[in-house]
Amino acid sequence: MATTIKDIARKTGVSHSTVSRALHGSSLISPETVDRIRQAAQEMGYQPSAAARSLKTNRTQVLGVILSSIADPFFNEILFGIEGVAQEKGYSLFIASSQHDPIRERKIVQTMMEQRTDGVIICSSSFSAEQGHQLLSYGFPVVVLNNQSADDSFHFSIYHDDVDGSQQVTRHLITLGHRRIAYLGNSRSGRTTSDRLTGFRDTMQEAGMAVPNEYIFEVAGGEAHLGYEAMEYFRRLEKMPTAIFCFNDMLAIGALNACAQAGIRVPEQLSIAGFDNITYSAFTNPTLTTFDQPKRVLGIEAAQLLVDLLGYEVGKFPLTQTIKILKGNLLVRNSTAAPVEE
Amino acid sequence: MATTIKDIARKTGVSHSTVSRALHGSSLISPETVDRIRQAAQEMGYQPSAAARSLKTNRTQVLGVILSSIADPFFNEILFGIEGVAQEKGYSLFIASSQHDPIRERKIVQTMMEQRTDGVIICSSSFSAEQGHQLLSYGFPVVVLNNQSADDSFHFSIYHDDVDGSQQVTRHLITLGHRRIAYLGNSRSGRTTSDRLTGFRDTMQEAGMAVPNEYIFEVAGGEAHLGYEAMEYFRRLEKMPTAIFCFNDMLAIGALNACAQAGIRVPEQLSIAGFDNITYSAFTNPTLTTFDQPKRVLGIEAAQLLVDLLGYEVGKFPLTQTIKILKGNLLVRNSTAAPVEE
DNA sequence: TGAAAAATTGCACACGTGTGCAGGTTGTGA
DNA sequence: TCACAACCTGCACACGTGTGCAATTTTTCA
Repeated sequence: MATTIKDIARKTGVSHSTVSRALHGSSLISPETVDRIRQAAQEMGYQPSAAARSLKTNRTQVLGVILSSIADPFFNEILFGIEGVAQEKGYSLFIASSQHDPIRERKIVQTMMEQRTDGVIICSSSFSAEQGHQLLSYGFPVVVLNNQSADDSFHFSIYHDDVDGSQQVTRHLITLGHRRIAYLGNSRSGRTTSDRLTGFRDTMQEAGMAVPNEYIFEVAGGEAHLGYEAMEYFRRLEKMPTAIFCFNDMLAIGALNACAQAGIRVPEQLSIAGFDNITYSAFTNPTLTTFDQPKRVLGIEAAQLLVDLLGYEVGKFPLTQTIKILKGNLLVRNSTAAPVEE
Repeated sequence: MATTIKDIARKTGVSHSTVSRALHGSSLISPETVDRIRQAAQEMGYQPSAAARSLKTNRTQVLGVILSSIADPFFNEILFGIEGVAQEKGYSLFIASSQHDPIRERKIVQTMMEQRTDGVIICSSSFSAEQGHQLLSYGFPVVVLNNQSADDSFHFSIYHDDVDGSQQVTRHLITLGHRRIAYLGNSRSGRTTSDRLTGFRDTMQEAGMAVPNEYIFEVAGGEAHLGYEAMEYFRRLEKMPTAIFCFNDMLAIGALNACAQAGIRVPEQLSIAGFDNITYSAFTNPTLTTFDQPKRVLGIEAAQLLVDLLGYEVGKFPLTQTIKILKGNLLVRNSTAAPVEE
């Protein structure tokens, strides 16, 4: 058994209350006693029990983080940002991934509730609104990162401005001289893909360029092999686009692979742009033009917002909705170039 | 405040002990009472307090996981394996990453101790033995995954057989007909890099092939840019190798990039092999020959071993050291081929 | 019908920590 | 020397849950 304040009390000949106060630096206890107790605690290797403390204080100093996938590099960078802030502010992380599985989601929410996490950050692209509301109704401060549902019942959100990013990418392609630009979307992603599509469509319209229906293609996910397969679709069109704007980098990477295999030269014959700027995108061949979504900053802002909320009295959050929208930067690399003259 | 068993007791007109027993399905309580209480608990949205329970039971049902980097895809796949087992066995995860920072390591160990984690899995390549021993001395069951120190004071370990993997890669290159094979190592990684070097050296020797000193090159890390820079070194040698065996995939990817830029055709002019089989290695151009370290299985085995240990009485683990060594598979892709005749 | 056995429930304490309040000790000034 | 203040410390209870044991009620059997 681990040593407790009672053990220390016995050894130093005081009551456990005195020990508790001494270790907290209460001004009620004389400096000498404090020293004596502190030293004894040190010697005995005392470590306070988080369980006992939180039972009393009603605070756990733990933040729950819900991800859709723990193996996804995109979420890991966000996690990195969250962890930094948490560490700094004295919070630990309770992490669980839903793997898009409703049963796991249920379990996760239950675990968070049982653990009495001080707050929860949801970064799961597919986390059901129902489970989220469950948390809200139990009084958990919840911050949602890149919320995918149209639902605005979550008062505290951090977003990346996907419309803006998409506009920048599209403008880049237009500026290069492209007129036949296609969009490869991910039907599994809710708001994100529609925002990116909106940005694309609006910019094209502003530029007075038509987007034929067959240039909008959606696949059911964001993995590389889907991007690969999508290329087969685009190649079969009677008029192939000269540029493809992909929902995310993994799709773009798959498309790049398909091009390499089919002998389509990128960017000479076809320009390809991704989105998100995952680590790999800097090492593709050619290196991938993409949009740098500030993943780490998103994590930092979400954690910061949650920690701020925890500063308020329990249940007395400010009523005002706080929604922060972050912008990223276009990253022009080597997979996009001016189209060749026909 | 969340509802407690006392609230339920008040509502159903029984004592809190009865509620506690009813919710645990104790045979002492009559079926009707159990039903009544269960229903009330349901209605009131009761969620037991993990803190209070673990205070009493001395079990938290939480496993601590220590990683060196939370943003590293390699560790994330391991984590994926760990999470699966944990979920299944009713454990949650407390995750912290040391970021190779001794101060953070200290904090992490302290947090694990305060949280009274039931056990700890260390997957940090650089986690100091000192901190690990700290955990051991507090009686924590500790399972170390791919332990980097020569230290054998950790009784429970899961290893990947790096020597075997390295031998397989080397044999593959030799079988292809290569005679001038170089090894690109990572000096920051302890046992792993030396094991891989050993496997390489032994196999070369068996095949009766000399390895000149300048063909063993080490860089201080495993990031892509270091692989890129290492290529400059190899290119400057008066006799360039015909194949390079890289410590890990990211170094190999960097090397591939350097080749693409320098106009060195892979695999025609130079074969490159990686190690680990991270997701991205399937999408490089050319696709990377590598060794598939069973990361997920490593995680699964580590978690399984730890959970098994927890089945024993507190402090009464089997004295026998348990070390499990897992083997992976060679993955031949397109970055390796027979060398051209000179 | 009565007594013993079985079934059901409550009392009281424990886990480790925090804290209001009362009690005790020391020092100060007249 | 006494009264009072300032300073320390301990008592006792609380947080939410689990459990041995005693108490109470119901059932069983002769």
